Amino acid sequence: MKYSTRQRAELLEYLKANPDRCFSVREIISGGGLSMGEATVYRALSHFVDEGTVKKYVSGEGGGAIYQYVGHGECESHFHLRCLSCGRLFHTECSVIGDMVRHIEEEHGFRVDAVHTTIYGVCAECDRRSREADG
Amino acid sequence: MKYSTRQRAELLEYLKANPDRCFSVREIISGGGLSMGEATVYRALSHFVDEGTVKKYVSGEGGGAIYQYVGHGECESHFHLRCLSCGRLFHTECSVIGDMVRHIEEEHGFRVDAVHTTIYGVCAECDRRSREADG
DNA sequence: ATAATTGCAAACACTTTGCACCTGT
DNA sequence: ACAGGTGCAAAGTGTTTGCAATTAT
Repeated sequence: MKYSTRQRAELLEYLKANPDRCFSVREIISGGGLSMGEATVYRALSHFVDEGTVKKYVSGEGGGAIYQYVGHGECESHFHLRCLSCGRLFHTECSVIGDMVRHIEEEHGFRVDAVHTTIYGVCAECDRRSREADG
Repeated sequence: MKYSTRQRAELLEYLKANPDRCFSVREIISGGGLSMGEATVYRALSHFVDEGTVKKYVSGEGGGAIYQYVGHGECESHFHLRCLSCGRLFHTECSVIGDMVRHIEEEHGFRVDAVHTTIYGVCAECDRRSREADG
């Protein structure tokens, strides 16, 4: 059903090397010295996204989508915090968040989909940096 | 600084008439009998988004962005739950969510940005409907 | 008067697709 | 051998922009 090709392997390895970072298609093509056509990058990425190996974000600003290696499946159970400043993604396994999810389901009658939800904000590091800059 | 024009008034009124719904630019142009150019729709929308009167979503699928009337400012303090099935948006003022935000800030060192965060899931109504369908 | 807004069409950026060729199994 | 993948260039989307004419203040 699915062949494992040089191109896909290279691409996945490239993403996997920086599990903290997100990459736009442009970055993948120009940044990582991959030898594969643009269309192939798109096809491979959507392939990985379907598989659940890679997560795709469509952040409000800046035109294109960004992709990030997340490994398999295990991201279904926890929440993701994305820093609006540095763009890093934090995988958060937290009972308080779990409690909130349960509360929303039981009290508000809304079944939360953790996979499709990302909590946005500013991480400690960026927060400190901006405080120092502002004074 | 800002003129109030017939076009913007019409557009805002159109969105305001269905505060529960989201509209794509296509829907706005073809659906609501507005007489204004496409570019003007885009410009007006991004104007309203900057003002905070309208919220813009870029959901993973289906190409374009969708827009929804949210009124002014008051959405900064509460969370939004969006139903992945019917697309409705629920404004949720909830202490448990507030507690979670505080927890994330204090324990995880991550300052949550409620305005930019949307919790995705399935609302009670759609959940019931799909249960009935599945059996 | 003058600064902002409109409309159109052209320009853009990102993504998808058709088709012939190539590759993994 | 054959299903699936690749590359290129062309075609699609959705969105933005240049510019002259128009409108709100």
